[in-house]
Amino acid sequence: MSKPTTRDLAAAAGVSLATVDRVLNGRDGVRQKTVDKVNDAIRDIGFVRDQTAATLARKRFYDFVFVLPDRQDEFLSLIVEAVDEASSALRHERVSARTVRVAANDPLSVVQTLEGLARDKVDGVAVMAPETPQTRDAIQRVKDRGISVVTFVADQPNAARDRYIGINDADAGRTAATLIGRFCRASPGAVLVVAETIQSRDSLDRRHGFDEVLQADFPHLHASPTIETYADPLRTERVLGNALAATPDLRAIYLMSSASAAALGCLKSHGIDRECVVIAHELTALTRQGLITGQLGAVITQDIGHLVRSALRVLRAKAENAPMVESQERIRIEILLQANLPRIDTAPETN
Amino acid sequence: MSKPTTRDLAAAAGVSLATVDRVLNGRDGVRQKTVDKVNDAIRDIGFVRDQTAATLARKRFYDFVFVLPDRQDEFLSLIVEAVDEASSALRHERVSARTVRVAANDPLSVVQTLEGLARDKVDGVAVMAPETPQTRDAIQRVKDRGISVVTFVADQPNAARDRYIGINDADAGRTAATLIGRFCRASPGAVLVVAETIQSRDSLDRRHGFDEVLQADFPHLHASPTIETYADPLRTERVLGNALAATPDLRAIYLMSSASAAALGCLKSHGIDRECVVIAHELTALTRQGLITGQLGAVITQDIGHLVRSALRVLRAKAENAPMVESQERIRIEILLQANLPRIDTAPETN
DNA sequence: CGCTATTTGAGGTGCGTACCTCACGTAAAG
DNA sequence: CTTTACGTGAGGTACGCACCTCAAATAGCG
Repeated sequence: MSKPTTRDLAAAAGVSLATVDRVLNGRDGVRQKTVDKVNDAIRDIGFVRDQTAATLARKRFYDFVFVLPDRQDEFLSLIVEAVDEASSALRHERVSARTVRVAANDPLSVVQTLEGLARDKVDGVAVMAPETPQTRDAIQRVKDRGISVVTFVADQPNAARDRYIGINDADAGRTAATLIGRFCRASPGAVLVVAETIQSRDSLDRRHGFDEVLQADFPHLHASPTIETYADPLRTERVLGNALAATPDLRAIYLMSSASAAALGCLKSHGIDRECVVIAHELTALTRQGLITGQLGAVITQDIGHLVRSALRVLRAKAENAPMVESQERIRIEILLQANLPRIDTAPETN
Repeated sequence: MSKPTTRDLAAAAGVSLATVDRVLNGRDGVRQKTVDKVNDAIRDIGFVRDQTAATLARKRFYDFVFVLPDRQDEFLSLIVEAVDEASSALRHERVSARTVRVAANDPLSVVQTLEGLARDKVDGVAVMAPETPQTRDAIQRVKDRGISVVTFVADQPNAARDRYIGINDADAGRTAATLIGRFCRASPGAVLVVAETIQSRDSLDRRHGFDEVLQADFPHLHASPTIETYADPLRTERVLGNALAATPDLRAIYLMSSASAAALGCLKSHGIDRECVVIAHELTALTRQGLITGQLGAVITQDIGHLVRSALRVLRAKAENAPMVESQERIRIEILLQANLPRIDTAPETN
C-alpha cells in the first residue's frame, strides 16, 4: 500500500481526523496521552505529512524579510539581487522575500525595524547586523511573537535565533592564512591585514583564525596589526598607503572584509609587486576582475545564491514546522582562483 | 487581486478551463491560434502555474534513477548514500530516487539498463557512464520515450541529454595546475600526473586544462605523461613506484581521478617528501584524512549532496515541464584545504 | 451524584490544478 | 448533402491536508 495519509494515521492511532490534525499542527486541547498515541502511530506506520498538500491547504503566502545594513557595497547589492531572484523563483511555491535596509552600526534602527516587522504579518526574518544587547533583545521579542529568525552572514551566537546561515569566520581566516602561507613558501616577510573595522565579530573571528594558522604553520611570515579602512577611500589611502610604504618585506595582503573596494583601489594605485599575494573576501565584479588580471591571488567566498536560498528554506521549514535536510544548509567556504571562477550568467533562459 | 489562477486565465483568454488545461499541459487538439491566445493571456495577467497544486493534482510519484558504474570506490559510495538521503528527504515532495549499478566500461550493460528503465515507468534518469556510440544511441531512445536524461559527473556532450550535472573538467585541471604552480613557486622540478585511466573523457579534459595552465603560467614545472593505475594496487605500486624512483626533482603529484585510494596508499608507503605538493580529487574519508595529516595539500571537489539534489531538481523540472533556477544548478569546483574542510555530520537531528 | 470544563468525534469546505467524460459546434472531405 | 474529424465548452472528481463548526463523550470536582 502506498503512502499513508492522515486518514490512515487516524485509523492507526484509533482517533479521529480532527485529533490527528490537532496533534500534527500543535493545536492545544489534546491530552498528552492522546498526543503520544498519535506520535506512536506516526512512527509505526511511517507517516510523513505531504508538504505539497499541506502548503496548498494552508492558503497562506509566506512573507520573509532580510534585514540588511544600508552600506552601499557590492556584496550587499548582490545579496539584494539574490533575494529578488529567489523571491520571484519561489513565487509559485507561495514564498515571497524582500529586503529592508537599516542604518548600519545603529542598534536602534535594527531594533525598530524588527519591532515593526513583528507587528506586521511577517513570517520570518533573516538578520544581518552586529550583535548588541539591544538587537539580542529585539530578536528575542520577535521570536516571542512566534516569528522565526535566522542570523545571516553575521552571526549573533548569544541571540535566540533559530539558526545561523553563513560561513564559520574563524575557518575563513584559517583558510586565508593557509593560502598565503603556501603561496609564500620561499622567503620570510610581512603580511598586511586589512579590515573595514575590527569592531565586528566576523573581523575578530577571521583575524583569530588567521593568526592561529599563520603562527603555527608559517612562522616565517608575520602579520601586521589590523589596518582599519572604515570603507573610506581617503582614510584607506592614508593608513594603507603608509603601511605599504613602511613595509619593505611585504609578502602578502589579507583583505578581511567583504567591502574591499577602497583597499583594492589603493593597492592598484600603489602598484603592488606581482609576487605579492593578495587575498580578498567575497566574489564581486571587483574581485572577479582582480582574479582575472592577477591582482588577486585568491578570493574566499560563499555562494550568495545558496546563502539566500538556504535562509529561505530554513525560515520556511520553521514556519511550516517541517523537517529540513541539515546537510543541505551547511554553507561552504569556497576558494576561488582564476581557474575555477564560475562563469558569468549569460541571458537567463526563458524556458 | 492576488495570484491569478487557471480560472482567471481562462476568463482572460476568453476560452474555457479545459482549453487552458490543454495548452498548459501541451496536450493536442487545440488550434495554434487558440494556443497563442492563451499564451498571450498568460503574459498579460502574469499567470504562474501553482506548482504546489499542480504536483498535488497529478497524483503521480516521480521515480528517478541514477545509473552508476559498479566500481567499488568511496566516491561512488558517497553518491549512493547521497541519493538515498535525498530520496528519503524528498519523499514528502513526491519524488523517489534510487541507484542502479552497471558494469563499468561495458557499454552493452549501460544500454541494456537504459532500455529496461525506459520500459519501466521511470520518469527520469541520471547517467554516469563513458560516452560511446552505443550509450549515445541508448540515451536518444530513452529520450524518445519522453523520459528526461541528465549526464551525471561524467558528461556526454554529443548525446541527447537534457543537461549535464557536474563540474567542468578542464577547469578542474586548470585549478589543479594553478594550485600546484603557486604552492611550488620556488624551485623548478617535475610533476607526476596520475589517473585511473586516460581513456575517459574527464581524464582527458582535466589533463588538457592542467597542461594548458602549467605550461603558460608555471614553465618552471614540467608534467610527466599520465600514469595509469587502473585502480589496481599492484599495478599502481609498480608504475607509480617506478615513476617516483625515477623522478629525483619531484615537486608535486596530481591525482586526477576520483578513485585515488591505490595511489594514495602507494604514496604513503613510499614516504613522500613533506614539501611535495599532492593534490587529489573528491572529498572522501581518505582524502579528508590526507588533508588532516598533511599528506594532501589540497583536494578539488564537488559537493556530492548538491550534485545529487541538482540532478533531481532538474529531472523533476523537466518531468513537470516547470521552470528552473539556472544559477542554482551550476556545480562549483571547490578547493578544500585543511582549514575549510566541512565538519563531519554528527548525529542527524530528528526534529 | 450531578455539574462544569475539557477533550474528542463527525463532517464539511476549500486550496489550485490535473484529468476525465460528454456534448456541441464547425469545417473539411466524400 | 451527409459523414467525419477536430476544436472547444461545460462540468465534474480527486489529490492530501488545513481549518472550521457543532455536538457528543469524557474527565474532574465538590
